[in-house]
Amino acid sequence: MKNPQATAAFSALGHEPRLNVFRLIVQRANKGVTPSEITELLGLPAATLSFHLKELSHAGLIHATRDGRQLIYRPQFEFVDALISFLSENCCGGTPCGLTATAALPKRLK
Amino acid sequence: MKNPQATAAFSALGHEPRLNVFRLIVQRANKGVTPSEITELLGLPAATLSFHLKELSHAGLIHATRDGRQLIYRPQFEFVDALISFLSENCCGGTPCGLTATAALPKRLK
DNA sequence: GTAATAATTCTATAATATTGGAAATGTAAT
DNA sequence: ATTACATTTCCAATATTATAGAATTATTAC
Repeated sequence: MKNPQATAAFSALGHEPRLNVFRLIVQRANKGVTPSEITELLGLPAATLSFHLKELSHAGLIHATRDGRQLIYRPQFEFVDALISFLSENCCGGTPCGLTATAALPKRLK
Repeated sequence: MKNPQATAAFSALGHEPRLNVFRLIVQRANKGVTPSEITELLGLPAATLSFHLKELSHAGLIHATRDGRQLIYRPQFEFVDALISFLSENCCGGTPCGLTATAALPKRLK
């Protein structure tokens, strides 16, 4: 993960309605969730929601598949994991310091 | 962690120079790092750097202690951990799905 | 092929954040 | 107390991002 990529992702998450959208998508990762459902649940105007979904998609945090005339959004977990790791990369100069998140992470989060 | 708090933190990280500042602080978490050093290393004007440090502090991501006339910045790891957890909270509706980051996290990251 | 539904793109406006020079504050040394 | 140094605050110009109505595209049903 490079800085500009991470920046875009954090920036996408750094907005209240959009973070709500993302978390909803994470929480319904199994079935996936459509824009109509999100509109219903969060009450955002369609155009506004679409704008935010595009932001999250472009950042790499979610992706959509089409089912008929609906789009189904799901999280892009590999990317989210990479993003989290990026944050604590080289923490404490690599020296174990009891605070190195990466040291404690299981393989799928490294 | 509540949504507005998380939003503020992600927003703080969603900016290239500021993310660089934060990562530098994480990497030097042991000794801590002063604004002068950051200026030296990243080449930001003092006023600009100060603005970004304030953003990161207000968001709860870092904190400073004073040593003589220098300030020493360090990460606020407990907060960072909480922030990371927040992202995947209630992932997949709580159902184990092989993608639930929280399920795999060690206690200090829960 | 016409109508209906789902979602997106277009667009202008409004709101918010970033930048950095100059001035101010806090701390320490002489 | 005067000087020097570290950092912050002030401020106004600039740049970036969000909002949502209207128009458009994509897909399906009749």
